[in-house]
Amino acid sequence: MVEKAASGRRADPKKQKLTRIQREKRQQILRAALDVFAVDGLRGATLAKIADAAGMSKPHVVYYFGSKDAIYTDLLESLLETWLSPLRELSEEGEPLAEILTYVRRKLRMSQEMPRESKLFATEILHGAPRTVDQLSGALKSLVDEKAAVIENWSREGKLAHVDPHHLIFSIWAMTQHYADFDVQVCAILGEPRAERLFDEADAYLTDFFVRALRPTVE
Amino acid sequence: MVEKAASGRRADPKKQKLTRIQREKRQQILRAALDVFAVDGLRGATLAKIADAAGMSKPHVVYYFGSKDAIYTDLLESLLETWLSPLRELSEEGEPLAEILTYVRRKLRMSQEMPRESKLFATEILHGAPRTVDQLSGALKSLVDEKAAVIENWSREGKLAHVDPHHLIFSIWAMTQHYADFDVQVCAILGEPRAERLFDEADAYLTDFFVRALRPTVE
DNA sequence: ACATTTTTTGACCAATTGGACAGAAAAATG
DNA sequence: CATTTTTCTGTCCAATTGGTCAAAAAATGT
Repeated sequence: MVEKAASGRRADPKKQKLTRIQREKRQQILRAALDVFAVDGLRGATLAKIADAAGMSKPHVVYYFGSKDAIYTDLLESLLETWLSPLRELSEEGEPLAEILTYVRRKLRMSQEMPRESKLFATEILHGAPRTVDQLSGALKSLVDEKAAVIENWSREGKLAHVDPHHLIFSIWAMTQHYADFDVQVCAILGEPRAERLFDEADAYLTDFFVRALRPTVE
Repeated sequence: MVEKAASGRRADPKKQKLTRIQREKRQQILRAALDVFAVDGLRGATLAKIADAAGMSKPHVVYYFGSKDAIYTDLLESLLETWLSPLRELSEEGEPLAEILTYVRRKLRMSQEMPRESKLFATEILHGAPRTVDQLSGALKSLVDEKAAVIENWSREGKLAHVDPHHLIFSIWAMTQHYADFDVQVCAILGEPRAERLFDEADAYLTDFFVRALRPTVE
């Protein structure tokens, strides 16, 4: 009687084996879920809303993901990679200041083009990152440490002002993501006309700002 | 039959008239609620949790505030004032760079000492600030515009580097609040030993950083 | 001491919601 | 076609939870 966790009862992956239709549906759900989660948060979002946004029934969503939490987690995991890619591209080979400015600009663009993702991530961290802590102190820390070392070298060689590289990276994250995460506030303060050029203004400002802060002091 | 909104049925204020015990109880609830909201968010927090944290029964907190939402709103409103006070103290009279550095430091301290408040506020804005938009584009905008004008003047007089004052203020907010709001991430990356000195490091870094970025360029 | 108002709670309720289930529809398989 | 597997949905359920209510307990006023 206790027919159990049969393989047929759910379209869960575990391993790669996903048919085309499965991949599509999952994608469809994730897209819809991102919309909902970004606005309402994990707790505020409901399966019904997600199902509705994805244009399918509630049990259908459960069929593909098993639970609301699973969708959220999935979304978050696939996000982290994208989120870090700009930093990954920071290259030791390039011209120091230019490399950093490029990084800033890439990060800003990402905020501009993926505000929902940014908010999702921010909310998660803000609430203690229960499902992400491991990755933060694992993969993320490694990457940051590595790039921090590069920046540190540049500083030492006098190609860049002396700044704590870790905190520099925090600054870049803080300032760029601020425009996506707190857009409501920023727009409220800048007012209508300026709010439209928001990201152009931000770009100009940040470039200028970081140049000033990082250009090595002439001796 | 329709006996209604009798005055005796709730300890709501409307106007100042609050007895000592009422003020105390409300305060007690607000303190507990801040703990809960900061961790779980509005949606995730439950009346039961709040009541429990405040050491009283659920109907009791409803008696004093009427609804969960009311507590949240109250908390948020009383917060905004505190939150802006550092900016308010930025004085046209003082020495420009020093004034700004003081502001940065005050803001950072606030993040350090009131991380729950910071997170509460951040979460609210992040989710569209439904109950705060008016204040943002009203009182907040006015204050920011006023101080931005002061900074603008300093720049024009050559006492400060040329930067967009609004964006400068955003930077300060972003960087200082980052340490409170995303502390989990920051600590995960810095690792144990450094995480303890977090705010000292941040202070040193930010001071240095803003000096570099804002010191007027010698001609 | 008594009446009245305020404070406090246990018991209860209705709405929401995550998700289980059984079975229909559709696809794949033989 | 028959059968088996996968996809999909209507229906239902149990748990959670915001909030009500009636009445007890304190406090306050006279």
